[in-house]
Amino acid sequence: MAESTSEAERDPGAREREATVPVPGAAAGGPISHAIFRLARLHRMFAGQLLRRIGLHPGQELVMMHLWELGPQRQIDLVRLLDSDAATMTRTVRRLEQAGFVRRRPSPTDKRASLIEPTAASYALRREVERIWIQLEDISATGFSDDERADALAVLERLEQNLVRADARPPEPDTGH
Amino acid sequence: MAESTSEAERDPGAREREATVPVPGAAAGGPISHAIFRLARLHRMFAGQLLRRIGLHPGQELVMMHLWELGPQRQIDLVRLLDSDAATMTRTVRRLEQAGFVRRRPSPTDKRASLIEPTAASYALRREVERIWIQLEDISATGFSDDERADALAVLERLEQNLVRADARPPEPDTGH
DNA sequence: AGCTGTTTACTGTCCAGACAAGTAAATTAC
DNA sequence: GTAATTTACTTGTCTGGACAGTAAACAGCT
Repeated sequence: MAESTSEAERDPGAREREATVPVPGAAAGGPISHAIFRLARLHRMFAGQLLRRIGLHPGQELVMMHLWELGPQRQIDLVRLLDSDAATMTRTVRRLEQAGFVRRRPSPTDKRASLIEPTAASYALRREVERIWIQLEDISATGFSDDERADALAVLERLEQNLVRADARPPEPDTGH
Repeated sequence: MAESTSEAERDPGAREREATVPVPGAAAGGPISHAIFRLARLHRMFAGQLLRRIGLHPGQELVMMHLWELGPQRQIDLVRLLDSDAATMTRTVRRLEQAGFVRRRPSPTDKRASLIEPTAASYALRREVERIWIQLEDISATGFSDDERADALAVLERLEQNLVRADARPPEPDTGH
């Protein structure tokens, strides 16, 4: 069943390597899931390349955008806004703080919490970040009409909602066995 | 311009927190990009929850699926198949090796390379992994007709292709200014 | 009051993924 | 046959992300 074992070395690199999916069918698994996986990695990498020029990493720009938009927030608020994780937010905020983009101020009403606020220096980045997101959007949706953009967004959100719902629902005790 | 500065502490937690997008418009950035970001994280988390029961982490199952499907491969082949990164593949393969799911065998024709092959033990996972991917696919595309699945896939691949093309193209010396 | 349970934040420990830099083998150029 | 280049792989370092566990402050309750 593994008769193609030695093929990999007999013919290194002379394969077709068309675009991204040289595999006919079986190893592709769920095609939609696989597409989500690849799209996400590409998208993230692309965002990373754009963001690194201004000293941010993917994910950090979302925190900053919410802070610029909404003003000082507790970490837990940012976590909920971004659907993120408390541990991740602790480290992200610390790195943003070390980079000089946010400042922590103890909450006057809750000794557990601190308020995260953007620094004056950070506002110099705001236009750049917004420009990058517009660029990302334009590149992602190159060649899409307005209708197709709306359609794409609807598809993405529908997929997301399916996962949100399934996530809320516990892993289903047993399929019946 | 930051008149809503003190609002966050005056009213902690009493905000609406509807579903995932409480933000009206501005902080949402590119809606499609943002949707990709959230969908990807959710999808990954979901896959992680399913995979952890069988001792795999997201990403590893893709390596295994290709190995099961195609037989022994060099790392560079896996990198290209998955559109991945050589450094990441080195570590992923090492972890899979430590977990007992793959084995390395020096390539008989190239002293730089080794061939990665699935162990007999790994085949016990194959059905489970395939079941998980079917489950992931079903959950993601719950309520989608066949046409809608095809449409969703087309949208995802079109977005991906746009990013692939833009990535190949250098960052464009200057926008003209 | 005191006790209990929740909320907020943090740390440690995993993992993938990206980038940079380096090594050794193979290939190509001369 | 030697030098330069390319290829395959590795390691170091940084990041986000997820899970588990901790400590402190808070809130509700008897």
